[in-house]
Amino acid sequence: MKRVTIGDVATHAGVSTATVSRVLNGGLVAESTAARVWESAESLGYSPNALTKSIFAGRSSTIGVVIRDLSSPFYLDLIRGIDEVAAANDSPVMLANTYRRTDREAAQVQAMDQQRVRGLVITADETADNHARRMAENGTPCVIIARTAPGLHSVSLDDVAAGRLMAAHLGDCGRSRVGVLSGRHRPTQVKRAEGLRQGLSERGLPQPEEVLVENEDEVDGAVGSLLRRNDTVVCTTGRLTVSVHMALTHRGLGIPDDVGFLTMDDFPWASTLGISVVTQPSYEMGRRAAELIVEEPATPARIVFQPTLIARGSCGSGA
Amino acid sequence: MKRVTIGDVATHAGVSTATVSRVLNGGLVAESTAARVWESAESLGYSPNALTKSIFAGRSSTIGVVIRDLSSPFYLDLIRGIDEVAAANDSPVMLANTYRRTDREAAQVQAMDQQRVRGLVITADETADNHARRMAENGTPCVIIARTAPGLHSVSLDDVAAGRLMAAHLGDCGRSRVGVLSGRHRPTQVKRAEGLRQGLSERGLPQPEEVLVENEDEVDGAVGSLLRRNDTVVCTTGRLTVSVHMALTHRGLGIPDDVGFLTMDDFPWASTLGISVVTQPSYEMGRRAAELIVEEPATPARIVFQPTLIARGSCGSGA
DNA sequence: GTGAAAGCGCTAACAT
DNA sequence: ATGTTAGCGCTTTCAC
Repeated sequence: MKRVTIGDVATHAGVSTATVSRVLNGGLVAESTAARVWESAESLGYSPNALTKSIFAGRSSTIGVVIRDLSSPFYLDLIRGIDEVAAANDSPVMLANTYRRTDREAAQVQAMDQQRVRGLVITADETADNHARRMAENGTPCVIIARTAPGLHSVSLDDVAAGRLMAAHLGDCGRSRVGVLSGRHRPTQVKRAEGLRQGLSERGLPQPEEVLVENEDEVDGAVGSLLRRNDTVVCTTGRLTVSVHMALTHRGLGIPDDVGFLTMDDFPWASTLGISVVTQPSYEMGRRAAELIVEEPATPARIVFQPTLIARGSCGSGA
Repeated sequence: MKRVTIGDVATHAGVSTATVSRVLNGGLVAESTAARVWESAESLGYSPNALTKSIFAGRSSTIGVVIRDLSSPFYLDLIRGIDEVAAANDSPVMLANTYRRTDREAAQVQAMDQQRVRGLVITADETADNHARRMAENGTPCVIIARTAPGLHSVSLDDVAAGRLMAAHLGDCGRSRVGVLSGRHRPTQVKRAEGLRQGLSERGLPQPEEVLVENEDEVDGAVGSLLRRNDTVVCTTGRLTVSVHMALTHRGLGIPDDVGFLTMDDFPWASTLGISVVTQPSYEMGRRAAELIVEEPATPARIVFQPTLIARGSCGSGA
């Protein structure tokens, strides 16, 4: 039950703890000694204590990731990108899901700080920013996703461009009566809607009708009201794709014949369902975020990625 | 840049480090002293070092979770259950995704061991068992999901019952020519197929035709061959649901009129698509797994959960 | 090439 | 009620 320590290995191999440490970390040791030490470590089942190691370095080698919603494909790919870079740098990744609960976000960021993570990638709203900024001031590189925040690195999407991409596609498909559904108060979605408006107006198309929802319960009603005056529904967040789609099909509407549908972020069932989307290069965004942590640039970086359209016919044919 | 330590706080407050420690951890301290210490801690921006705390306790308070596939809804709900119990016990959760790569599974388990996690929940195949068993012997409670393993706790589904549930539903819907698609070598899926065979034979229905696949590329071909002699396709793993469904619809087959479809594990789009599934109580399973870690029962526990059928019409009407 | 010893930030007896 | 002291497991000078 008592853990095997470096001291036990030292005794077993008949050397000092310093020597064992050197062997384990590749210092200057005689071949024969090293062999003996490895053997002892092996036979005693020694497993180095990463905690004590970190206490020395002042911080651990772990990269922390605080995610608002693990069930979102966007975040899943983002994480994959982070994992990839972390693995290449021998950094374990500590992932925490906050389930979109603001209080948990702040708490998780603090927990990560207390774990003395090497760096932190956060997707959270403004509440956690203060904690993150303090961490950054203490020398822990923090990368915020999908937003910018003073003093923190940021990796985000060109949201206005995403909106314009949507407008362009709608224009190509001859859709002009557009209803937009967005989450309330979310800066990214505000910008996407803004880009959409810009794009539509540049094409001489009427401005879209916009409705904001707080959570999924409100989607069905919101979609219903949009349908009164529009033939196309645009959703500015992948999170609500399922609900919006359901609101449409429940009404017996066919896509794209009865109503056009366009949303954000690709997902596994999209191709089966023939849903067109504007996607973010989430995997690459994750990689870049992790790289910022590894590279520790001196000044806050602001990295912006470009969106892509995947047309699958849910707005009709892009003649 | 230099981190604020308990010593700094002590100096600032004019007390000893012991007193600060007591204040922070709720020992016996005079009101006035405590107030002064809190104030100092606050003004210096002190953040306790969880690493050094753990080194003392011998292990950290973190619960480790190694997941083979974060993109699976089953695992997502499992994690939610774990998170819930962990949060209630003030345990941070360290999540690692292995992307179904066996080498990463073993590596991640070892990494968790080195982080001296309080306990470990694993979904991995046999390769990682040795490491986990060693951890268990060293006093770290390990819970394995969806399998049993000597010396480890286990939380799993009654897979045979799941198969029988499928058989019962197929029987109710009058489906008798059943083709089964399973992942190769996976014990859970073998048992589900076995339950299916039992259930069908008890109902006097013909035995199903079974085909095994290694990965997603093979699904389309496998489904094609099943369709030659069957009017219903059963999938024993939620992981392949998308691929199988696509293989069906790509052929222009209507569900359930041209072909019946039944699969494992519920997912967000299932209700929209009208796909019937047999589900596991994944959230509860996660809770139970985390509870085992918190409670540390002396002998390995073997917890088995029962599956449920959600009929949505993809096998026809359950007359 | 190897060991002795100091110390990382913190906690827990043991004094006072 | 508070300070002193001795470690926890490990790394890292600094001698030998």
